[in-house]
Amino acid sequence: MVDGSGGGEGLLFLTDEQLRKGIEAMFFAYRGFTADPDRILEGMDYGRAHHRAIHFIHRSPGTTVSNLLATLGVTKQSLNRVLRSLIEDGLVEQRVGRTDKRERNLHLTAKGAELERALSDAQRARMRAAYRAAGPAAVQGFRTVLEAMMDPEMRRQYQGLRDTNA
Amino acid sequence: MVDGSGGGEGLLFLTDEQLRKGIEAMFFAYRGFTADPDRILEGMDYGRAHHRAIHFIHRSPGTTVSNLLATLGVTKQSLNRVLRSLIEDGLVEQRVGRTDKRERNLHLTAKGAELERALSDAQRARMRAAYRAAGPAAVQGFRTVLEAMMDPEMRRQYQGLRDTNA
DNA sequence: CTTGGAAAGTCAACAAGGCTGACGTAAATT
DNA sequence: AATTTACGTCAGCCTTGTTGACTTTCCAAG
Repeated sequence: MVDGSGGGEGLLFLTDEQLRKGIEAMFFAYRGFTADPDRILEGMDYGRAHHRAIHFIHRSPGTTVSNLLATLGVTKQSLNRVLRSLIEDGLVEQRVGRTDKRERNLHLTAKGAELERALSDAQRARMRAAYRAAGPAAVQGFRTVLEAMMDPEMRRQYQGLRDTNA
Repeated sequence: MVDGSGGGEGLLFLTDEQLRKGIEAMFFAYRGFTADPDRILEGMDYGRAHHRAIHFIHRSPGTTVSNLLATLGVTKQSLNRVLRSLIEDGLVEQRVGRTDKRERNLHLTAKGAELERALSDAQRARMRAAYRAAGPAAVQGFRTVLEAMMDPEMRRQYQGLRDTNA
């Protein structure tokens, strides 16, 4: 008994060693996860922050700046720097809110959608390969554990798309 | 058939929508994954880079600077900045290699081990909660998918601890 | 024994992308 | 009319990554 949990046989997957493996798996896998988009972005004037903004605007067209702020978990100033360049370069369009004119509804332009597609194609290709190699049962478990690992607020962001006020 | 794969019934988990969910799960879960250690580090003079160094020195006591460089995937200059502060503050100790005197074997001091424990306790607690909530089968799948997602070189880092030349 | 290369350390300069604090404006709400 | 909300922006700071250049120490091969 290396593990101090003292639990029954079914708890062997909760040993410190198993947990350490899980932690390192997250670390190394996240590197792979971001590698392909990063490769596309490098050279262009953009980085991972731009990718994230583009991703979530694509996911929730018409979302507001506040919504995006909550989803990304960064400050207004930080997001603004990124958003400004995307708007200047004609990848993102902002439209004055129709019900609340203080809001800015964000949309990808054709050009923005094109970059989004390139980025997500690359990222999905890796994801698809991993899913295919692991099989449907593993994928189910993968999603279950990741969801359990999120902060409750993030879990809500993940589950519901309640910011589609396009 | 929303999915264009045209495959059999067993491939429904490979739809773009499923893949998008997986991508966002990674994004949100990684935030949770780093949140607790980040909270401990903030206020101290250290950041996530210090955490990573401490983690891998703990995992492979006596590892060399080159090994650490390969594991972390950063430049020598970047690691050195981090390592220097950890050594100055007495968290990490470097011993001249006994077989190859050019090498520096890295070890945590008692003080370093103490911080390591605080950080990994926090991170493991979240991991343990997620594992427990998801169950052993899900954990198995989680690890399988993450491993499939890594770059081959990182997978080797993950699987073998071949740098324990303490 | 000399010499080439490897391991490590360091200086300088720069960039991305976080952060705080302070302020301004327009529009909604009270 | 006053307050609050949504957004934008200026200025400055920090961490952590990058390149490039150079040094010291040491191993190993000629």
